[in-house]
Amino acid sequence: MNNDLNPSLVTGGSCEPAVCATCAVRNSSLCAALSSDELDELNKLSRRKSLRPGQIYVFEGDQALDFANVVKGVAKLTRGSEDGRMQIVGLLFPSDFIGVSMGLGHGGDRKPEEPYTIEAVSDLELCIFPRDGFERLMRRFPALEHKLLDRTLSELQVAREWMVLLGRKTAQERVATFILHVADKMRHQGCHSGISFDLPLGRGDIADHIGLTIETVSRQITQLKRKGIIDMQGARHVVSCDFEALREQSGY
Amino acid sequence: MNNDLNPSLVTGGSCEPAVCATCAVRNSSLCAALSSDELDELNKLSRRKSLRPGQIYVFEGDQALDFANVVKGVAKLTRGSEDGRMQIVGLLFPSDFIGVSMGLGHGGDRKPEEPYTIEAVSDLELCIFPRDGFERLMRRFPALEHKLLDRTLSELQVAREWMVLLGRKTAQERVATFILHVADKMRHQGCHSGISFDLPLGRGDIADHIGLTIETVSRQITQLKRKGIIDMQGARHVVSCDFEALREQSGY
DNA sequence: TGGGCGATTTGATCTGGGTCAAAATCGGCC
DNA sequence: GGCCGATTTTGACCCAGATCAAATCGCCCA
Repeated sequence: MNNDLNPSLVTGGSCEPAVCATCAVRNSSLCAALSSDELDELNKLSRRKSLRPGQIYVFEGDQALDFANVVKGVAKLTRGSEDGRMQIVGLLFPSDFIGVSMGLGHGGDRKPEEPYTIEAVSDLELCIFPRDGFERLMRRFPALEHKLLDRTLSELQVAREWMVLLGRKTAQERVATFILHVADKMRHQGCHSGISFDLPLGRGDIADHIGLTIETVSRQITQLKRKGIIDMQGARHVVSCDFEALREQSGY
Repeated sequence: MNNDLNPSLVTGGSCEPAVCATCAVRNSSLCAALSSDELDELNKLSRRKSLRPGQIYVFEGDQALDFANVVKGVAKLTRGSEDGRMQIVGLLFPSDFIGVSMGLGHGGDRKPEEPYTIEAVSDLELCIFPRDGFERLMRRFPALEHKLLDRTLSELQVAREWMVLLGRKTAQERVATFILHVADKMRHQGCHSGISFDLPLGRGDIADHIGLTIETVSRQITQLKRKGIIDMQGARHVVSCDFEALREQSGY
């Protein structure tokens, strides 16, 4: 919680690296599993990378890329087909971990293919680690692997919730659920103490995430506004919303 | 691969427990991570349980139950809502691991709730381990946790494939994909060397798995038969199927 | 302040799959 | 072998959400 550490104090000896001491996700990403000394080792492997909205980090079908932490911004994990259909299978927020979609430990053999495309949705900042170096550290620091397991289990949980949404919910329920999810994410990000927040996705991306079309998403949002359940300024900024009512609309 | 171990040889001293030596999933479940000695420890915690088709192992909302390996049969992982809508979020086959849907390590605090119902689809046999005992062993034998991570990553992969199916595929594509998945599972189970296999689910469960209605599933299967892509005896037994054509119908 | 362009909203119409209903088939089981 | 309830198939019709088309909005920049 205390982000006031003086970087100059922590650059020498075996202390916590300066980049990490001021890193927004030091205590929420996988790195939270590491002591300052261990973090120092990991940091030596790492490099930063920035992407602008719309830039693509990996294409599905590419050789497996490096691992990475999301430090800032939002990215989407997508699968597309030739005829233009597209499904967002996950959103990546700060502290999320990237690069294990195709599993671990492909050391010897030819690297497997990335199953999904990863594209920046807003200004994105990644902290990247080479695969083999990171896997080696994971073997040395079991807490790291343990944290990854935790994280993977909760992503599985989220994916299955989304299966329920995509398989059985109505358009109205889907949109309500989506807004609740975003509000929840934003609250956990600590971005807003109040009730107002920005939708990180445009109508098209929302549609691709909840399995509808742009038009249907738009109409459903209009409905929610008419019913007084949400209030917006512009297309992206939610000024207020009645969580209780939203939950009722969301099909649990 | 050699299942001819004589149980009488392995009951004494620190050797592999007899139940395990003849266990169908000794080398494919999480247990594959353990040596005979380690397995012996785990075995001391375990008990077996059998369920008949339709019997329920856990209800969603129940307190977190024990962990378990599926030894034999098939179970479904479902979420239902009051109005009767139902979504199958996963199928459990022999060697699958049960009990981590709500995460690990809730030692001290009140046990969390199971998010899904688990129900036997065929005659089911489970090998059950108490939560705390198993978690303790996992801490002592990191290979066990590593295997669980592997397994969880591939379940996440499956769940995301299903998100694509539920979000963007047509009825025809869904049914074709489902049949391919089952055929694949059956091949990996080594249940059939040939091209013929049983569907483990009735039309209703298929519908709840791929987000359609019974009637639509039935119509689509009829279509596939008319096109000569599959051939069936009765409603459940697939006699032959043209995998190439199925793959084409499946929307990749 | 106005002009241009992409994103969003709104409207009109169409359709894939849902719903409701009935017939056919399948498995047990005596 | 024949009867019964459950499952599956088939048919007729309907509707939520898709598609196609046309405003309208919001934002950047001059």
